[in-house]
Amino acid sequence: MDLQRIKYFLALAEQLHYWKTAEKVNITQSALTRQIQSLENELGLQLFERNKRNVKLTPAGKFLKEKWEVELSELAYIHQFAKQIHLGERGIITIAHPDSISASIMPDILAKITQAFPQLQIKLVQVLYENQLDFLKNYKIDLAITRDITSEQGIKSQKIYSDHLALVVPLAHSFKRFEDLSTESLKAQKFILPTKDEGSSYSEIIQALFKSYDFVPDVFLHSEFGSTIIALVRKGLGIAILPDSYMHHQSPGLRFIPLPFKTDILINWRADDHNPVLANILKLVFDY
Amino acid sequence: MDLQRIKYFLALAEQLHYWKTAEKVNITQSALTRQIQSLENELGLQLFERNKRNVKLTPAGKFLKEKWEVELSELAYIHQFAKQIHLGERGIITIAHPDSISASIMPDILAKITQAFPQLQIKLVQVLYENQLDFLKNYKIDLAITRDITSEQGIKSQKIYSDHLALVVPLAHSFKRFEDLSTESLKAQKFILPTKDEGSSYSEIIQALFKSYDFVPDVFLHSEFGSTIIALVRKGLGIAILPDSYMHHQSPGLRFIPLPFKTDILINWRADDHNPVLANILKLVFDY
DNA sequence: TCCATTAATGCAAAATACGCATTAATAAAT
DNA sequence: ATTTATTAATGCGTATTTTGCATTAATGGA
Repeated sequence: MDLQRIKYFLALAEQLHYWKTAEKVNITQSALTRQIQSLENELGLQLFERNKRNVKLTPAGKFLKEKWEVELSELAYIHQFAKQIHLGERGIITIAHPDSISASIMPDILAKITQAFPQLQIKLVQVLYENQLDFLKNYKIDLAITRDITSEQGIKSQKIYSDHLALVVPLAHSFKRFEDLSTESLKAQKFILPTKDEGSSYSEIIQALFKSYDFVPDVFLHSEFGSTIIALVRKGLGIAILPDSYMHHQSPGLRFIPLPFKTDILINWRADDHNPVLANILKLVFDY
Repeated sequence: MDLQRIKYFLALAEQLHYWKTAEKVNITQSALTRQIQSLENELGLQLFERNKRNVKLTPAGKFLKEKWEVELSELAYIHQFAKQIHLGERGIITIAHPDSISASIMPDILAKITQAFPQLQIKLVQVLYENQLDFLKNYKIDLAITRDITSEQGIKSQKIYSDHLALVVPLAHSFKRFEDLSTESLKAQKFILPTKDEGSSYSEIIQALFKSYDFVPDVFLHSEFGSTIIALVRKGLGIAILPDSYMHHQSPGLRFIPLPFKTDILINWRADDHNPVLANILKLVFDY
């Protein structure tokens, strides 16, 4: 059944006049007549009662007019919706990101996305470092924002930001400025560090930092969660090294001493992901 | 847009394989390819991601598959429903009938209708005698069951039943049998009669009855409502003449004395009413 | 009775859909 | 690396469907 026929029917059901209706829908009266006839044949029921002079809806026709009107609007709405999905203006995208940037660049990125595509649904999830790529490959997430460079096949990456590492100490601590740091004074500190992940580029940078001062740190606790680390430092249990993105979190009682080491933030996605939503988001984020 | 195309799409979205799908829907693979292509063109979006080896739904395609499946079932249901209306198995019909038969033939008729067409909705209304034909002509009711013969143009009638008139008296009344009636004894009675409607065939029969006894009755009250009349008779305010259909009402304390006068019950409908529901009901009622 | 209006129909042209055969691309097998 | 099997796309001629034009038939109103 052709929807065009239903549209013709609805027009005629409104006008109840073949000539006027035919003109309105831009076909000839004979074409309209035959469209209605074949629609009636196809349905196996009569839509109009008509003599050579008058046109009137049958009860079944009246019923179909009401129902089909609703149905056509619904189909139009579905089409509209699908088009938005096609253009990447609508849909769901799941993003994993490290806690560290949840108060720095994430709000900016999210603001940009929701402004450009207000219909988009974004799902933010926290995923352990080690699971990120697996989740990405297994379609559990669509985007992973990481501090690690990956060379995994089928995953594409792009650097979108980089921030400095910072030494995080309580306000009362003797370290006030970068110049206060020395191999001797550092040796005396207890450190709280991110989970040591072999081969993780983020860990490597921290290791490089310690190597530059030529000492092995006294690490008494590892945690993957920055907010946990910060709480521990505030309690005076030790000092930490974190990306200075954490400065954007509200963290009274702490001092961030910037260090001359940078850590990159990368965005990762499936190379074969053709979801238009993804393309739009990537475009936005690259411009960032 | 042709619904057949959507059906092809849904089949392909299920199988994700052109050859198998083409076979399943009984067209060749080339035809299927082109149907999908033209559907995509028409919609202005891509439904499948495909290379020469694999077929996969795009996000928009996945969305449309889900939605269109629902929509097609809905359309099929609507078609089904419309067909029932066409066959007169479904719909609403409004019937006006006199109070007198609400306990006699109406229950039989209604039982017959609902048994034959369980999907049918019947609306029973009480309409004043004088308004019945107007309501019928103005599409406020579809069927009028009356005791009056009408010669109105555009209205068709058919006699479906006839019942006797009966004299209605309190049990204690001196009239016990038809033989107790005489001109003398009748003259002494106070009568409660239906509203005298000039030209009404029902009234005429009652007038004929009185004429046969050659006297003019002492009528102290007219009412159009049989149940009112019965209540008044029971209270001893007078005696009445009613169709013996009222015997079927539960009316303790009353005696019905059948009279040798008959009153017809007719069913009336618009001559130009082609509602299939009506045709079905008429067929049933005529067989009654 | 005649006239104006209006839906249906015959026919040819245009548009569309279809099937057959072939092509091009790609994954799996050797 | 090469071959083979599989599979979606495409060119082309044919069949089907739809359309417009002109005409017809029916009907209500003057």
